[in-house]
Amino acid sequence: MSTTASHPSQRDLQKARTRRALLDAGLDLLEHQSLSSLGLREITRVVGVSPAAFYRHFRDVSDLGVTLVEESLGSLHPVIRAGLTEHSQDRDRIDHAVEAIAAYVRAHPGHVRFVARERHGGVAAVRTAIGAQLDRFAREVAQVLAQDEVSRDWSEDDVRMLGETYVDTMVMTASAFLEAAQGEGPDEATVAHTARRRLRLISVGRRHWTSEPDPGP
Amino acid sequence: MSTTASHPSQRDLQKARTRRALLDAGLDLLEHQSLSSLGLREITRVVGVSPAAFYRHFRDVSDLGVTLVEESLGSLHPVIRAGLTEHSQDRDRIDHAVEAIAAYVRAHPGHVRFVARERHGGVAAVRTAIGAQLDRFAREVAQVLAQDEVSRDWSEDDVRMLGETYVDTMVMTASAFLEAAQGEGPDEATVAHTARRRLRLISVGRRHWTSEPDPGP
DNA sequence: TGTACATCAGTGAACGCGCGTTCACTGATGTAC
DNA sequence: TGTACATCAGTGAACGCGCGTTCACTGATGTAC
Repeated sequence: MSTTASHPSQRDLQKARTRRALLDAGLDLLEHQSLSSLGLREITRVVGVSPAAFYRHFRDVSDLGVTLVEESLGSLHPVIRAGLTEHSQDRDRIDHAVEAIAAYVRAHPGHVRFVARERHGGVAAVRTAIGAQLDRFAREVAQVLAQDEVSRDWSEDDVRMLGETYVDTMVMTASAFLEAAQGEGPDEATVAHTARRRLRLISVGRRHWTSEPDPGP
Repeated sequence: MSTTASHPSQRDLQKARTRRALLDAGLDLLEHQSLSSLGLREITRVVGVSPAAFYRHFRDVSDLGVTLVEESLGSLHPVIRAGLTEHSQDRDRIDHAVEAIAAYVRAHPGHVRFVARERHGGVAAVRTAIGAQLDRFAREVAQVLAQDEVSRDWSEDDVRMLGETYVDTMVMTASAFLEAAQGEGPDEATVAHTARRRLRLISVGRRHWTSEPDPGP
C-alpha cells in the first residue's frame, strides 16, 4: 500500500507521523527566523531523525514551506465564506470576523506568523503560493459582497478592490493580534477595537460609494 | 580627525565610501533573500574587501540592517508632511500621494523591498526599527488629518486608527508597485488605479463617519 | 618645509564548526503463494 | 498459518564547502613640532 491510501498501513502511519513532526518542527523554528535561513539539519535535529531522512518527505526546505502555506491557508476558505454569509448586518459581520480572526490566531499562532513573514519573504515559491491563496480569498470575499444590495451597481473592478481591501485588513489584523499575544504592541482588546473601527470605516465608505471620479487604469 | 567631522579627511572619505559600498551591496543581495540569511562574507565579497573589514563599520549584519531602516524611512518624514499639507482636496491629495509613492518606488526599489520584507521578518532589531518608523508616520499623518474640518469632532483614538490605515495602505501600495516593476502582479497603471480607489474608499468612509457604535477597547 | 611618531582602515591567514547532499546499508513492515 | 521475497523509511558515515570571528600585521594618512 502506498501514498496516503484509504486503509493506511503501519508504515504509512509512521511516515505521516514523521512528516507531521518535520512540519511542526519547521514552524516552531520559524518563530525567530525566516524560511530562507531555516536549515534542514536544524529541523531533523529537533525531530530526532537523521538529516538524510528529510529527503523521504520533501525535496528541500522551500518545498516544506510551500506545504506549510497550503496548511495555513488552504483550510480557511469555507470558514470565511460561512462567516460572511451567516450574517447580513455590517455590525454583526464585523464583530464576527474580528472574533474569528482572534480565535484563529490563538489556535494557530505559528501559521499566522509564517504567512505574515513569508508573504513578502525571500523564498519565491512560498511568496507565490501565499499570493495565490490570498488572491483566492479576495475573489471569494468579493463574490459574497457583490450579492449585497449596497453594491448593486458597483463595477467588477471596484468589487475586486473591495475584496482585496478586506483581505489585506484581515491579514494585518491577524498580524496585530499575534504581536499582542507576544506582548509586542497594543493588547488584544485594543487590536480588536481598532480592527472593528477599521472595518467599519471601510463599510461606511462602501455604503456611500459613487463610482465616477477615477479615469480608469 | 575622527567620526564624520565637518572637514572630513581623506581617511574619513575613504571609510565613508567603503561603508556606503557595504550598505549598497547588502541591499542588492537582499533582492533574493531575507536579512536573516544574508552573510557577512557575501557582502564583503561583492564590495571587494576582506571579511574582517566589515567589523570596522558594523557590529554584525543585523546592525547593518538597522542602518538600512533609518536610510529607507528616515528621510521620508518631510516628504509625507509636505505632500499632505500641500493639497486640501481629497482628490488632489490622493492623486499626489499615489504618484509620490510610485516615484519613490522607482527611485529606491531596493529600500522598499527591504522594508516590506523585513517589516515582519526574522530579525527582531530590524522589525522593531521599522515598526517605530511606521508608527511615527502614522502619528504624523494623524496630526495633519486632525486639522481637517471633516474630523472636527473625531476622538483621538479614531484619528490614530485613520492615520494607521493610511500608512498601511501606503506600504501595501508601495509593495504592489514594486511587484509591478518586476512583472510579478498587475501592471503599474492598474496598481495606481486600485490604490486611488482604495484611498477614496477610506476618505468617503471618513466623510460619513459617526463615532458611536463601538463599545470601546 | 621636513621629520618623527601616532592612528587606524583594511589585510590575510587561521580556527573550529555546521551546512546540504550522496550513498550503500539495515531491518521492520507488507505481499504473494 | 507459514515461508520466501519485496519494499522502503530511516541510518550513519563521508564529502567538500563556506561560514563568522580573532589576531597580529601593514602601510597610507594625519598630527605635532
